[in-house]
Amino acid sequence: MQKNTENYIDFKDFPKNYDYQTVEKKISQYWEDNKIYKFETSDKSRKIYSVDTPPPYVSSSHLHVGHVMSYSQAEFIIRYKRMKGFNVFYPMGFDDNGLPTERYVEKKYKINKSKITREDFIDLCLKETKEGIEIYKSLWKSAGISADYDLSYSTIDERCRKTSQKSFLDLYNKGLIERRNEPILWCPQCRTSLAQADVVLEELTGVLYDIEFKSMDGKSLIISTTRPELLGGCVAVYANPADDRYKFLEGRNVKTPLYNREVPVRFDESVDMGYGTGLMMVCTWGDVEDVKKWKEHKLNTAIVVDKAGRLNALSEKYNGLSVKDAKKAVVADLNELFLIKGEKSLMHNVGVHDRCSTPVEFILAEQWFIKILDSKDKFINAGNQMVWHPEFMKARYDEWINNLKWDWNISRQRFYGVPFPVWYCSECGEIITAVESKLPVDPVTDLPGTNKCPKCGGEKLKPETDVMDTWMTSSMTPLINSRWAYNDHDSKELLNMIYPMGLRPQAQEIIRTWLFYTVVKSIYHTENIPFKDIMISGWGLDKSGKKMSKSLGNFVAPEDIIKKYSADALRYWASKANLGQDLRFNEEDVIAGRKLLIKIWNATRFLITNVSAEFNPYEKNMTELNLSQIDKWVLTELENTINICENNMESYEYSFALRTATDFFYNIYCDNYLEIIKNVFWDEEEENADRKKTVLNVMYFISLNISKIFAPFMPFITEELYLTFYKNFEKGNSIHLSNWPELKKELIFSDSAKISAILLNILDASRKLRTNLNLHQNHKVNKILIKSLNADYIDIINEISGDIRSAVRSERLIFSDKADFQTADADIFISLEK
RNA sequence: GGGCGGAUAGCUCAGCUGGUUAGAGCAUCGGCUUUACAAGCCGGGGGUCACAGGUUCGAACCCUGUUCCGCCUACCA
Repeated sequence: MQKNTENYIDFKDFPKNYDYQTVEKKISQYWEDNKIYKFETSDKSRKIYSVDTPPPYVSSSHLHVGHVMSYSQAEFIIRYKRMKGFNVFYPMGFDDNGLPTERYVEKKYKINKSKITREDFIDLCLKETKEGIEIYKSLWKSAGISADYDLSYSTIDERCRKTSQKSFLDLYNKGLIERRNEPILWCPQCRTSLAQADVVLEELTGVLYDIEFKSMDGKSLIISTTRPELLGGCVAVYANPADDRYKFLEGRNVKTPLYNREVPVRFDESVDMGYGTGLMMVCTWGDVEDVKKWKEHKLNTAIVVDKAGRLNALSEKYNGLSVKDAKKAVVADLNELFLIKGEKSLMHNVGVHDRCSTPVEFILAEQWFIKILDSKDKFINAGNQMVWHPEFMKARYDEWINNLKWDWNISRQRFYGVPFPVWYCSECGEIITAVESKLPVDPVTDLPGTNKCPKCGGEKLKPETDVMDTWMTSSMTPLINSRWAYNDHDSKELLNMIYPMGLRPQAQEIIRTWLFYTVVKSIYHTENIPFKDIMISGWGLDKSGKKMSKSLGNFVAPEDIIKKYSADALRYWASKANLGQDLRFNEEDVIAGRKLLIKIWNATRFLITNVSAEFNPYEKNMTELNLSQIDKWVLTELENTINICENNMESYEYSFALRTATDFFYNIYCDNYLEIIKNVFWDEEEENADRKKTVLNVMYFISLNISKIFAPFMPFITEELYLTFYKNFEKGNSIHLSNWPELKKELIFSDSAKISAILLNILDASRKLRTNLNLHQNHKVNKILIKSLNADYIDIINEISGDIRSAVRSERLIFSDKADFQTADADIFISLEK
């Protein structure tokens, strides 16, 4: 066998300590230089495994170990697939357009969008984005994330803008996008409209006020509300049609307090007779229920809250006050007039903007909507066609769709996002869209293909200045990656190759957004599901079980952990949570990972330093070797381990796989097999040479295969061992491109369990005896005495007496009734004689 | 309000479709150092499996109810 001189080191000088800091840097560079994780576009022989990698918000927060955890978990599977022979398409994306980035920039520079020009703001965002990407890239690389970084994209780059805009045009042409003027969810803090998915319910303590309205003839009518500040926008009072108390109000008006405005009384079954007095006020608009009644019953429109979250002139003396201040003022005034008849505090759910926690309001504005309410069935059906890991996460997807109440509003009144490819005619309002071949466009600086309105011939065209919801782009990731927006031959071919994608790994909190919207887009654009398998990871929690976040101060930086304990050790921690399960961060678990690395290093070093220059692991097949029972046992256990690990990896149960492999490695291989056979290497006699050779072959076979199983989890150390040692005997430039161990049925010896149990019971008992006798485990004894009450065992013990003597470090083995120490098998007794 | 996940040793967690005496790592205690590894090895102690019922020859596991933790979801103003 030809030695690879470049990587060859004298095996006897193999380093005693594993210097992970140096090795990980070196290996990382090696992968990059040799393009180990490159997706081979032209390779038609291998099956493709494509991954729709989550693009994290580059600027929203720094990554913590929880992020590394979820990326690693997906990566375990991806690396496994690569070793199973798939041509892996694994891009790295960076999500940097939209509100998360804008919020980050606003906070960092202490500005808001009204205090800076659009151009300067976008420049700042682009600058932060660029810096963020570099930081993220270097962290992902140091964590061993095996993406093909040549396939990277950023959601503000040209391809993503083009894809988002094409998506808009396609949906517009299909009639799935509409411009509508209707009440929309609005964040007064960010001064933009929102979609339902951007609003989360927060449980807040509020006060429920009983306020006195008056009937036209002066009767007192008590209405309970949590939002007295909206009184100026009250357009109706509602009661339940079955409520006898208020039948007399039918067809009449009532007077609102403070304003003395007349509003009609209406009836609707949705009003709960038991709540408060059974009377309810409806404003335009205080909540979803108000919007619903306003729509259904065509109520008057009396908008009182402006885009900044302040009351307007309609609220008379409260004009200009913020919603919060107005509430105080209104309550004070009502109190002065003795119009508050009661108040009690209550916990209620308030919709707040998920990026800034500001309570949302309703605003009337013209916006672009993607129609989704009509197609709920299609989306549910798509969910059923995908395989969910873990399965229970699918319920969240179904629940979200079933509860959707609004079409998807994709307009945002912001700066830093993908622009709409749209202009409007100032004369007649006609909508003019961009020509597809010109995409991406910015209507603020670019002109549409025409100078005149095609409808009225008007020459004044004004650009749409809103930008798209950030999810408008993120939802395109499978189609961004497969170059759906491009019509050239290569792009079309790529689309056919990698779409639908094989895997979507992601976090649980974005099922309602990223996952759902991606399904929407894929169904609408391609009538296909976007990916086949979905992997939902849990959260990284702090030591006490709280979700890790920068604001809580319980943030553990992955860089620090990697520096201190190595990336492999951090990934080991990440492997401990099953899919979908949250995982507490314990430094002890990382330390356990480092311990495993050191053990792997030393166990392999034991093999390496005993190998001679002529060593050739493939001189004979394993089955042609003169295997002892203990060799057969360890090989059988290895094959069983390979089998279990493979099954686990196939079903995304990476955690079980690594645990199984680790158990085998520690208990079977290191603590027993190596301990039993190691004295072969202490004996320099000629007659031992054959046995030594066999043992080395077994060790090589096991070490290599277990390293391959470890490789997806601990890619650095396994690669280092591969390049410095295994590569001298194997083909291929990386363990990560080598084949996953193939199950060899001929190495499963059916009776090895029974035979080895006898040996291990004897070894176990002898270890206990040695401890009792304060005898060193390796100290050679003169003889071991064995008594067996089971006659069947005698032959077996005779057959494996060599293994037994080797295991218990005894010169001789003698059957004797004097043996009095019972083993775990009640039929076998042993004694040791010095 | 509805739903999902979890509760097992001091800590972090395994425990598959029910089957001897419930496991691992860490921690703890005792012992062992020229022969891969002291960042090691060998051995020991430690559990009313959240609680209460039920099904069964047999329950950590299945069923019913309860408590606590986390999450998703929800128009009672």
